[in-house]
Amino acid sequence: MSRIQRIKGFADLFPPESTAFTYMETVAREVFGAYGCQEVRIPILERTELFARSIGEETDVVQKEMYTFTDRKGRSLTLRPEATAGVLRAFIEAGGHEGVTKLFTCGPMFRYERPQKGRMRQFHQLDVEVLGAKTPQADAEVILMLWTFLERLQVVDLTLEINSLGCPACRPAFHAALRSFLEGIDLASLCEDCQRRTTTNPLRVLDCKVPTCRTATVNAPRLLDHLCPECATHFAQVRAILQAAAVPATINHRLVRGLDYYQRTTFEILSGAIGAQSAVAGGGRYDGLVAALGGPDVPGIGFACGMERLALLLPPHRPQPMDFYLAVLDAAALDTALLVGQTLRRHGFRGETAFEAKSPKAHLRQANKLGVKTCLLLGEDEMARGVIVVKDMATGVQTTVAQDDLAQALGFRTA
RNA sequence: GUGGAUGUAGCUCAGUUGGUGGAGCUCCUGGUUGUGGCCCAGGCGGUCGCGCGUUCAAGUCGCGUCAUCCACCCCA
Repeated sequence: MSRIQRIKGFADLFPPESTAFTYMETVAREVFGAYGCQEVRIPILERTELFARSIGEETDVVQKEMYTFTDRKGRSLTLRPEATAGVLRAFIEAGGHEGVTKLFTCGPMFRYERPQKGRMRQFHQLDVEVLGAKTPQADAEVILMLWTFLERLQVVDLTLEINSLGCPACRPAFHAALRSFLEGIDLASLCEDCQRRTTTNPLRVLDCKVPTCRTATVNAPRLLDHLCPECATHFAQVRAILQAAAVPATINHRLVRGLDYYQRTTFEILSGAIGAQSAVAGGGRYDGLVAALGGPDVPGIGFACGMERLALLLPPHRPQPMDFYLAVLDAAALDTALLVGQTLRRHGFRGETAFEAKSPKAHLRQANKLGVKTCLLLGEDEMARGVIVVKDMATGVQTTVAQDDLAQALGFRTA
């Protein structure tokens, strides 16, 4: 029969990768929980319009990267390409919008792109959204939360870049300044994409990595020079808090990010050690987005962290060996072995019992491979006497104990 | 969507100017009658990604195709 293989860009995770994912989620719950985040679990399928309206019709994500299809009733549905839109939709639907709400979620996201290192079509994000807080302290806390999480995972050599995109009050003026600057330069000095962007989305010209575009725009106006007084103060306060908390943030004037909903503070965490897809986490403030999705006019700020990329940076995690392996030397002992294993696990031991009778040599090789502390041997002799052989794999010392006393005997060994 | 590289045993990879496919690791058995690691011996295991072509002969050359990886792009 022909084999059915997994589809492009979708990964099967086995240990140690799957273990790493569980570990990241555990630490995330601990750290984000310590800041008051509540975990939410939301659908991975939403109405397409949710993403079109939040992420932006003109973005690459919406235009060419979404898994969109019509269901049996002809509705357009989309596998979520990011988490924020769904979390906000859930927040709005749940009601109770007073005060500050801090939400955490994690799970798979889907984007139809060519896979490469650190980029899958199904990938996973850890996501935090803080709704109802507009002060710079909220921005700073969100960034600190993320930074603390990464420190806790012992991930090293990360850089934090921040910028401010301004707000609806001051961004038009910047746009105008940028537009007139772009009109003043030679179009031919820009790449094809940027030539188009000068009219469709001038901001993204700043974000282009093509060297010629970089040199052509060295003297482009800077967002930070065009902030309104409120935005400038807000940004200055965020920076001051980060500095006081000893979090090294560098300003990247070209950090504009690819989702339309961001305003004011934006940030990215980068690593030079994971290939071209260097952004490990990213986020920013999105005041106005909740209202744009039909909810109350509450401000928001959040971030997403890519788990595949983070996993590439995690220090190796060696699995904890089991406590015992129960070797069965005689087929007549298989049932007893299984029940002995059950008893041991009730006493808190971790281990496996053999499903087939084999030679002591074969079993001990297995026990050795598993790296267990203790190998138990059960054969014809032991069955007849109601005992079991306990072998310490490190010392090679063997003792014989009554089956009924086994848990207690092992307790002393592992104490 | 574009470009480059790579597809040979379960895994990592050799395979010379075309001439009946190898190594290491893994796995199994044995080296003690019921005792592991190290070592030794033997064994299991391959449609050489797939198809077409060139040739007396293709893992090796050509074309096509599929898959994977990396990069562009985009972003977490």
